[in-house]
Amino acid sequence: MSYAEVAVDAPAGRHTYSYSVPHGIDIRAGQLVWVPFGARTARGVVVSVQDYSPHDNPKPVISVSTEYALSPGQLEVGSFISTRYLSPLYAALALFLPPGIERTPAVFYEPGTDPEGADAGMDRMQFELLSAARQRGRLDARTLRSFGREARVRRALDELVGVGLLVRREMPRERRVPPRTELVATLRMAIGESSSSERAPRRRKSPVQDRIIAHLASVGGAASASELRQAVGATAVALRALETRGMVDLHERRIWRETIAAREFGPYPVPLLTPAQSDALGPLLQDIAGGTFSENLLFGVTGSGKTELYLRATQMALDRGRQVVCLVPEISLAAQTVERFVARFAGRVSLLHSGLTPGQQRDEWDRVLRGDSDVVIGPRSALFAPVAHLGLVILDEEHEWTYKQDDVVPRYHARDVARELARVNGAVMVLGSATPDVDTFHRAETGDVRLLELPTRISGRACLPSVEVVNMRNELLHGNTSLFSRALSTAIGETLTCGGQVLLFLNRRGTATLVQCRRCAYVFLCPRCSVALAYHAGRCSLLCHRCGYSLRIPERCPQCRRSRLRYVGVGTQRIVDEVHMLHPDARVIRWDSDISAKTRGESGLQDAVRSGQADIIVGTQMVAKGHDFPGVTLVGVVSADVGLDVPDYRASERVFQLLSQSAGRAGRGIDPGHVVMQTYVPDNYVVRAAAAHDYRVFYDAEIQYRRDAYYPPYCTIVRLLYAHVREDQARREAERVRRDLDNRIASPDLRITGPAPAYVYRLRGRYRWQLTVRGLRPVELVERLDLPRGWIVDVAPASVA
DNA sequence: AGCACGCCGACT
DNA sequence: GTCGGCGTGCTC
Repeated sequence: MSYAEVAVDAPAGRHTYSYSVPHGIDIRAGQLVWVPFGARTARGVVVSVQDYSPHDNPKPVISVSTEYALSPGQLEVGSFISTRYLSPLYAALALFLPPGIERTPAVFYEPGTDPEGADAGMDRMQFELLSAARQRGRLDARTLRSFGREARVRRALDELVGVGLLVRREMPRERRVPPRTELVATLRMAIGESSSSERAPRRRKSPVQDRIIAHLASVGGAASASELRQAVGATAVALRALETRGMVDLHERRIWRETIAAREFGPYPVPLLTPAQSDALGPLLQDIAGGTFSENLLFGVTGSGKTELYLRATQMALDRGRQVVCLVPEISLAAQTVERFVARFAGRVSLLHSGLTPGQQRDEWDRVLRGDSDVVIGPRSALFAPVAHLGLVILDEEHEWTYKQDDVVPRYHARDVARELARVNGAVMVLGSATPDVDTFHRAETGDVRLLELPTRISGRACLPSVEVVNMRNELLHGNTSLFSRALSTAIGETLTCGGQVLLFLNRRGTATLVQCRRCAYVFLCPRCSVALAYHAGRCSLLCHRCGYSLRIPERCPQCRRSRLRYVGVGTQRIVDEVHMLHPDARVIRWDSDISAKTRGESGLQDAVRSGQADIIVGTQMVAKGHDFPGVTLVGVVSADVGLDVPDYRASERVFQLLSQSAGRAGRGIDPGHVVMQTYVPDNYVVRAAAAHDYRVFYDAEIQYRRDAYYPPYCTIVRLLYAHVREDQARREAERVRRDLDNRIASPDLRITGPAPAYVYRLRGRYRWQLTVRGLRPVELVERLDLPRGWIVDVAPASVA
């Protein structure tokens, strides 16, 4: 007898469950199984197989899925994720499972033994359910949906099952989307033979069949059913008849749903490398060729040629028969990177992301699994593509916060997972950024990461834009209460006169950040999340940027009943309005997530900007990332200090990245461009470093602060967040855990803060209190805690605000 | 996740 | 006195 240790799809628990393996079933570690779990059938991943069980009386495995199994390396990385991020083991391993795989068995109900008198006291719904079950033989999920509200149907079913009138059954199932196939007909006998065949039984004339044979003969012997239908009017009946007569063979052939790899881009000629690029590439190629794990930071400003190095490194990995995964922060902002990969490695690139249809996802994933494509591009989830032998993993814009998953478990960081994947595969890891994550740069300084620098933009656009920092306090002193400083106004005017485009950048949505009563100072807040509602002039409404709650603007203050409301703060809409007043003839485009959601993606906006249909683009951080606007020669950062006061240790880092990116939008064409940064804190190191295009100035100040204040990279943070609908319950539970932590502290490097109200105190109707644990190994402390439902544990959170 | 067990309010 | 609310704990 052998036994399988199984990571079961249960919400809690990082341990495995033990199951016996029935005779005749062959099970290996990494395979997917269905197992009994409590009263239900659950998915599991076999972690190991042994000839003993640590459990007294294990239940048997129900069945094994043969479709896909995790490799030993994937098991190892999954277990790493579970340990590092304190996530359930199954959730970590499930990252590697095929898209669209079923997590639960199909559930249906069949008529039961019909005991005496059991149908007394049935209500109307139960009566209908029972007759439907008897009539059809079974009730499946689809049928049940037509009976009305899920909860009510469930209750009725449970009762019927309880008295034995229905029996609940579960049917394990595999994947939701089948492969797409087509019927192909192949001519069986040689041409000429068919007409002279006298052995065939006498038959009625069949012109359709004759035409099919003729067509097949003329196209080389094989054609798909749909092609034959179009060409000669072939029908399924005719094809079947030919098959029966032994004239053709019919078989299903898999056809692949349309993918990016089939498209053509370019031409993108392969450029010569600059000396700096060659220097950076050398060690990468060496490690890839040798199959040695190494971690590399490719540090270079936008336009310094990082992508070309990704391509060269990819080429080397492919030459060695290895696969490549290239992560991008967001697929919609990575169009150019994708195009260049597809152009260089035609037919070998797979794009994996949630925007694909389930069918496309399946096909792309299967193509990777079969080895049909060996370059995978996508967001952080692309890490889990089924590549056979990873040789290179790239994180483009490695500082981007989207690489940290923080909404669902496992709350992993793609960089850590990529490192682990690269390590177990002997692969090379390349992190690319103009403004590296402070943690990454620190690792480069200490030698854990190899620093490869591309110090300048490559020729043609060699100069970085000039940056002017404007002190907005002085503007106020000179009586200028406009959103725009005199310097920015002048620059806008001059740029428009010269026919250039202007980008005005604001780190915020909406028209005003909040609406306040002038009389009693009442501020409109979201009733479910304790954040101020933002005013949106276009829809005459107040909108919660967290949960989407919206409210028509009332005429009067709900508190004092007066109608003197004030709009505080600045949003993109207000900038647009003010620009219209200053430059009535200028064509202005507003670009933020409100707009781009409406225009179905951003390509329309991008085309409008690129083709010169806009003079001024007003946008939020979305425009600061990714897009390349050659015509923009002036960038105005309306309020450079927004975000500096957010109570988070990474607030400065984030602002620095945003300012650097916005400045990088200027002068991507021939003109080096000009940037105006408006700020009330011109001496702040973040503003000064961004204005000087000097990452190291920022980094040196920032790392000093991190050391002094005991923040990463000098410690690891674990964020513990508890949410509850009752305010006092939330606080008390947080206090209890605080006491528990205090009692368990065993190491002097540990520091605990809180409980404190979370930055967003109330979210979706729940009050949120949080604790943070900082230390060299805080996880060792936190994993010993007994945390009831409602706690969210985030190891190394992207932010603590 | 589901399901059972167990302890406090509105009914016979 | 009981029915049932959902807090808590377990599932090999």
